[in-house]
Amino acid sequence: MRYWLMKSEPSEFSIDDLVTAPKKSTAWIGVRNYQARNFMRDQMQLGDLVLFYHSSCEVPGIAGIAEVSKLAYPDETQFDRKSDYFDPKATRDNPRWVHVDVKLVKKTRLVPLSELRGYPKLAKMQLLQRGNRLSITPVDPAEWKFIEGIL
DNA sequence: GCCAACGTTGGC
DNA sequence: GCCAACGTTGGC
Repeated sequence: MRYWLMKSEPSEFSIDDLVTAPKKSTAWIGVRNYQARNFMRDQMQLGDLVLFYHSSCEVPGIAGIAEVSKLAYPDETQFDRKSDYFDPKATRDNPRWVHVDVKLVKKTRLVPLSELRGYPKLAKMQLLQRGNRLSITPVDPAEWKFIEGIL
């Protein structure tokens, strides 16, 4: 059982979209970064908990909690020529991109990035490290516990 | 819109 | 395998 943080641009898919989604679940399609893919493919287990993070928006920050509801499987958009996520090097026999599904646990208050930066206990959080761009990062259990406490 | 930081690509 | 050029991310 692990903890994760997953970024989404709310203009693409927000916590409210997850709240209103069928079965309150969504396929986490569109990841095109190997490290992030490998986390999903190799490490995510059913029931792993996820901080749902809003990025590239007015107030970036944690917006809710979700859980992994389906193990990694091929991302259909890599085969779709019309998709922004199309990858000409991917084949059905040898898919390059996979993703998990996540399901809402709860929407929380929006915890801004600026607030997170103020907590010494989170100083080592991967999200807060300089230059971090990775859209999926592991969250330390102690960090998770602390964040739960401030929601 | 700017730009720092990072990842990927491709020539050699 | 190196590394310059380029593209992307994401906070501000």
